[in-house]
Amino acid sequence: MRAGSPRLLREINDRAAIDALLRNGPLTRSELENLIGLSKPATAQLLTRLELDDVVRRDGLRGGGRGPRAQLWAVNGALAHVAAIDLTPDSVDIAIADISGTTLTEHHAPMPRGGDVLTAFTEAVGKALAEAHLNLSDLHHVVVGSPGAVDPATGQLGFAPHLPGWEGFDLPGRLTELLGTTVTVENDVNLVAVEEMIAGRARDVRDFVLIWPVDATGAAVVINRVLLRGATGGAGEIDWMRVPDLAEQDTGAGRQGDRYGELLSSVAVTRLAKAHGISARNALGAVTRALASGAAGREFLADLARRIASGVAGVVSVVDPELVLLSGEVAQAGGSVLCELVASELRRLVIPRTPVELALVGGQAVRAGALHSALAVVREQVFGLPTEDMLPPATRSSS
Amino acid sequence: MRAGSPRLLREINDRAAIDALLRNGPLTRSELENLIGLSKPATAQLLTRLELDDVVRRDGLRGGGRGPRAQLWAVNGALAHVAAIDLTPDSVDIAIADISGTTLTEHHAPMPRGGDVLTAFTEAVGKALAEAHLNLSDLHHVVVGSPGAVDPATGQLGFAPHLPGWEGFDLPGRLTELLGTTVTVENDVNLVAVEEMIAGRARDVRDFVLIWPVDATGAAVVINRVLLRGATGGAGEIDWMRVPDLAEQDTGAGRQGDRYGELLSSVAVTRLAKAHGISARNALGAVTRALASGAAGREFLADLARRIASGVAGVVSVVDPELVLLSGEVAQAGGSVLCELVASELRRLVIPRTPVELALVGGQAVRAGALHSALAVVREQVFGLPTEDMLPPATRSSS
DNA sequence: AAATCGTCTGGAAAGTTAACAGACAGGAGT
DNA sequence: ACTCCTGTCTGTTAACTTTCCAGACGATTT
Repeated sequence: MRAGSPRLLREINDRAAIDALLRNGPLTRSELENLIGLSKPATAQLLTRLELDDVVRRDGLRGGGRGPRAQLWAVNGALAHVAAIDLTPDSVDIAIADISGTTLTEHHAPMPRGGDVLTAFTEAVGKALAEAHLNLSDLHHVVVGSPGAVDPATGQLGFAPHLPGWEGFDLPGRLTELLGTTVTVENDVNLVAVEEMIAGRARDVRDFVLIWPVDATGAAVVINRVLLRGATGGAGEIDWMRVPDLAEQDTGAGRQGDRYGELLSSVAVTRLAKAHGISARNALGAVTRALASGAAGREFLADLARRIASGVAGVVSVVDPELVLLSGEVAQAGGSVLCELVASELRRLVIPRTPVELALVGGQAVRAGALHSALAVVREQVFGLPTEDMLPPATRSSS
Repeated sequence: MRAGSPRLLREINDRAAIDALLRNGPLTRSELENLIGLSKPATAQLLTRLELDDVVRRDGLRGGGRGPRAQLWAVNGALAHVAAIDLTPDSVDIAIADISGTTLTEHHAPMPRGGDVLTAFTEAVGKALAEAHLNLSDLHHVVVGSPGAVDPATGQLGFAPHLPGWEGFDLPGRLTELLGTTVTVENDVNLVAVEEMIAGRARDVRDFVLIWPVDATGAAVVINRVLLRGATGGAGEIDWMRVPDLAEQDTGAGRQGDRYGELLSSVAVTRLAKAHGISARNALGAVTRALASGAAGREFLADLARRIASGVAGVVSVVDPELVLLSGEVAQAGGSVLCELVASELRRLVIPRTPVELALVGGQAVRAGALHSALAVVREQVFGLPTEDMLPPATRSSS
């Protein structure tokens, strides 16, 4: 802990003002006064100083009340730009935004299966930038949301079997080289959790866990409103956790249990459905069909809930969160029925009465989370704002 | 985020100075200057002001070098006092310290089995205070380390079967009434983790997990150097986690697995030892004997390590810590042999190569951890120091 | 003689309170 | 209906307070 001279006060107050402007949109000077607690002359001087530095700009006038129209002030978005990218096996979904958070362009592009994905990726970014009339050099940070996890030690993407062509090298490093800006790669489930924290069910929750069951089973762990990544980027990778099969229908798991992700793979879930007399092509179909059928469907869902709950129980025993969110295609399909079943099974397994809810955000949750993450990075770089929330892992240089 | 006037600077600088004095013992003014970065006159004025407020006091002179002897300054310990108490089924171990951290008294007293424990507790605290020539009113905060966990909603002690007489009421609330000071009750394993973080193996580790296997199986989870307690105080209560029995010797666990604490209960471990041809009265004996015997002992220890590792794997899958520490009587008895076995079994279960080490602190780790926790509380109360580390759970009022 | 301690003086940086000129809406008076 | 006054709000300027800094100076010890 270090002391400071009056200069420190400037920094603190500037940051407070920028923070308030970013959070609450354009403000008049007197509104800003109330938010940050400075006096009228100090706030006015602060604004003119920041305007000279191109940090804030005038943004219209506000009339309506008595007295003269008040000048509105906003953060100058053109100071820096970011890209947020949702990377899936088949496509990239890109958003370009400025530092104030307004999205300038959205761009969607298919990715070649097995082809030169890196080139396709770079070209897609280039197109998106062109649409926004920007160059690569205007980009200050890029966050890519993808399945799997990047090992902070090597930069290699792991846990991502569906993304061939992206594995085996220092991914953030290579992308940083290609784009000429710092690039971080973040697990997609983690980004969904970030978005739930900002605009979803977890807005007022300090500690929660977001579970993405079935298929690429994973979890995001948020503690103190900070994403937990873990020493090797593997926090929440419960896919590999060995759990007992708690389903009543025995589909052949041994005494030594099974990988959680194995029990919840699409194949295993389909097999479980079949044992209950429900045949479907994949897990999503099984769940949808089960909801439509009667008692047998109900029994299958209960068994599925038991399997899901076994892993959730492990997470709850370790972190005892305020809330468990279920997300992902299958969980959404299962709806509140499946959610309730998981909740009641969970109550049989652990002592805390942790509520289980369905995640809220849909659509482009990954990209939205990546955008907020990228904004957090540039806002820390440019303004020194301590946005510890949702920061992506330490930016790797391509050394 | 709010802005501040020059007055804020005072606060920041005062706190920085107090923090530096607390951490680095008595300092001369020029040493303090270098630590906090203030100029000579400002530091001198700061010290005389704090001296007038009785916050710091002169503490001897430092000679030896050239020039006049420099005045040494220290935080005035008499400002506030704390008690740290290690509560076990049979006894209480009390330490009284002042806010500067110097221990004034240590007091040990037996607790009546089944008798009026609260009265015995209060009397023991009174005696300890008398030895330090203090009254109850001099005590600003008390931290009690005990088995089990306090539910933050009700204040009731749970998970603590060995502590009859302490359950069924708002424990911190009652103790607060009895002592007339705020009292917090903290899980003992958590306090050991705090101590490992300050003086043990976890000094430079941000995220780690301390596992206390066998008997009252529990874990402490530290994330970002902050103890994780969980929404209901149940974080780390892996005793209740359902895991498959990974031991090669089948002692009868079903397909649906077992409670982790059940697999590692003294009885179960003794039974496992017997299956390997090692007979002993309890788990501790089994482990000690196994270390002395040959191949069979080795096999038993490997099976025990498999059981231990199954739970550790769950924790590692969820939080992916930098380090796993093994603590507790049995783990200590198992020594590096058991530790190595757990480490290698763990590597077969999870992807991260998390190192497993034996915990370092012994002796009065719980009390020491409680002391640091209590100091953190009063230092925040009195000086406003933001010691987010190791703070005990929100202090409950007895309303 | 050299270095160091403690104190003193003048000044720079940041913010606060108070006062004032101008702008605008709304109501009172004609 | 029109004018004019009043109250409120904006933005600026001036005087003062708080806090810290740089440098100088005498005193003290090796």
